[in-house]
Amino acid sequence: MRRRPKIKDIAEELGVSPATVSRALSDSGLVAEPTLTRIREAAQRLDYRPNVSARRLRTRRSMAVLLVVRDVGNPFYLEVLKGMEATARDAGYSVLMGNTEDDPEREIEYFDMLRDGHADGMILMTGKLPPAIDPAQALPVVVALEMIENSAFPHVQIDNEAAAAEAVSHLIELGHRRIAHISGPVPEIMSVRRRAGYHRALAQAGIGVPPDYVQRGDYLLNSGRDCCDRLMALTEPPTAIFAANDEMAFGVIHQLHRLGLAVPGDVSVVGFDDIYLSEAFYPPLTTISQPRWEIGRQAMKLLSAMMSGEAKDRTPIILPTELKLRETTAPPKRAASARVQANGISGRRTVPSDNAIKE
Amino acid sequence: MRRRPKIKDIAEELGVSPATVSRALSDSGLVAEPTLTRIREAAQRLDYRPNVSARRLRTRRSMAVLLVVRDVGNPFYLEVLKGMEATARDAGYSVLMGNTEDDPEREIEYFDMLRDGHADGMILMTGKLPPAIDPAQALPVVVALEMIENSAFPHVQIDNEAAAAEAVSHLIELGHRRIAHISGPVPEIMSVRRRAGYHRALAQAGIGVPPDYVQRGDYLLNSGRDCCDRLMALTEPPTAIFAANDEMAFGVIHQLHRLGLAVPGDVSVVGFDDIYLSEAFYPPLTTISQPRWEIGRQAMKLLSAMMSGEAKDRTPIILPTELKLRETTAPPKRAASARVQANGISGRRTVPSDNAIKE
DNA sequence: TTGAAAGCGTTACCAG
DNA sequence: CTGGTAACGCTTTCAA
Repeated sequence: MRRRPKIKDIAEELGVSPATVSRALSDSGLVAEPTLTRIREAAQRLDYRPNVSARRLRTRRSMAVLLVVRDVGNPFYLEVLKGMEATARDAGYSVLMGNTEDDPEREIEYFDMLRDGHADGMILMTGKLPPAIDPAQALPVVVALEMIENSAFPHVQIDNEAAAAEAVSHLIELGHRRIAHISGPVPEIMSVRRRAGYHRALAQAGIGVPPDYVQRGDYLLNSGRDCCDRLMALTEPPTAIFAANDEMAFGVIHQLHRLGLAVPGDVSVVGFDDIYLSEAFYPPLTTISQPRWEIGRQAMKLLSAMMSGEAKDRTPIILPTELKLRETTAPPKRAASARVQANGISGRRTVPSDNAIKE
Repeated sequence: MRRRPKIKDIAEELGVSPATVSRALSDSGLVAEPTLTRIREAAQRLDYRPNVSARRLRTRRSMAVLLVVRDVGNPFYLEVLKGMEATARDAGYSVLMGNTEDDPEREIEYFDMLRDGHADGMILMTGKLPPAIDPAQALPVVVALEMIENSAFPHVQIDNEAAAAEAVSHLIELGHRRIAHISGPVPEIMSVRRRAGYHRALAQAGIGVPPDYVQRGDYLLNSGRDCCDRLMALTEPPTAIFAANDEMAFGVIHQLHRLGLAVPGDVSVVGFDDIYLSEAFYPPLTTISQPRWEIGRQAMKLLSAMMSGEAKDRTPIILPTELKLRETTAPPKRAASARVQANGISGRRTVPSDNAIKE
């Protein structure tokens, strides 16, 4: 049982200097041919492996990147992380995972890890910066998926507002006029954007929005369910619901089923994100698909460039989304009013004349 | 803009030795009170942060663990990883992610990373070892979820066979006799175990299994769909299907719907794993639930102990599973009418026959 | 093209 | 309890 060989061992064995061994092993192209091969063979034979800590200390680079998400348990990140991992790997970086649980303290810790040399760069997939962090710092940091306003970090993202508008426009084109929205936890920026897209599409079509038609969720299943309940209890329940993410959309669909309502027969539903298996749901969910793998790849590419000291272009990279037409959307029922009566929660049936009617 | 302070800077500023500073900062309890506070304050004031690479080189520990899965993109791992991450974090370890894509080469790379000091320990969630790896090595490695036979590594897992048997027994108790199985990619060990549980439960009940009743899948959605097709095309199609994982179960349910069959009205379905949102499916999936977070926690605890050089008990840790009774299982059709009556109010266990979806 | 030697920033040993 | 100092294993000037 021998001790792990180091460069010095190879050097002594071959009667060359450690410097030469180091050079030979790092393909610096500075070692002449007879020596080069001998060193390589010796390294192979001795089963030499460089000590990463020593190398890191000397080169002051860790060749690692830190990927920080707000919740590792959320499947939404999977494809993104996968794209990042593959790209990092190709560039020779190993991947450290960070999980903030939406705790600013923990986010600070990850910034500290970056400073401390645990990683050479970081990709942030969290929505905002703790106050303690100066957003203007020129750190090797890329923001993906989310947005951190007024920060100097480059962003890789989608146009949430436009995508949301597209989803809602689809419902409008199908003939829906009573379209509700279940938003994310506004005023979080992404939620605000998606909600803005909802409003924009309706405004452009000249369709009014009763205030109760926008319910605030939290991106989780149960909030979809609860918001759905509130929506369907309205005197004029919507014929279509645009949920700010797929998980809430599932909650909605689930609850509609419980209420004895068919999807999309009675109510159409559109989600956002196109998460794993959303295609496998019954019915398959119509939703906005993000190019997640590509977002991951581009973010990592960008970070790679920054870590190599290349010029970083501040302008955000906006990747295209796609509306996946599946089976939870259909034209509204013509006999809708009859159903509303049958549903009748409150006795009064006033139709708000300034709302919900196309001019 | 100053250079990052190092221990020596603090030492000089205070007129003490670097050794003392190091001791003070690492809570060794070897520094007396006047000095201790002074050093801490100075460190604070100078915003000192230790250089991890130097520390690692010197201590020969990385304080990092490596988590290796076969596919980071699989949501199945999420809770497990989360449990590991939290536990690692509590113990002061950072988390490196490894992704093998079922490539033995890559698995070797991760073993190399371990040897090279990227991490102090590794948790393997892959099913088998590349031939190049000696399974008898006394490495700080824990196997979780999967099984690596004849290896010296401790395991944290569930009893796949017993759990599968429980799932199938449930179907038998409901009155099913024609029970099919969609297995994973046998002869992979986990798939074999689950299949064995299926056979055991049926054998114990004295129920025979036509050879066509066991179809080999690959744990993916589409294979569930395809196997379902083959199963339902048999002259005597099953009245219940036990899929070796949830994803295939979803494929099955989806396909049954397409075939115009109700779940569980016409065919009962049971899955395995209880993945994220499987509760949100419609109908909610009856499945075997693994204590994933706990598996993660225990595996990391075990690894922690091994990394601290504590005695490692070879005996596998077997964690309990739970059969989650949800809404995809019911008595076979013959007895269906009785059930509907008994079920009374909550007769929502059947799928609405709104095949209008398929236009 | 190669070698000698100086660090990289810590920690740990050995004295005092 | 504290200080001096030698590693840890590697890369990278600077000379030859």
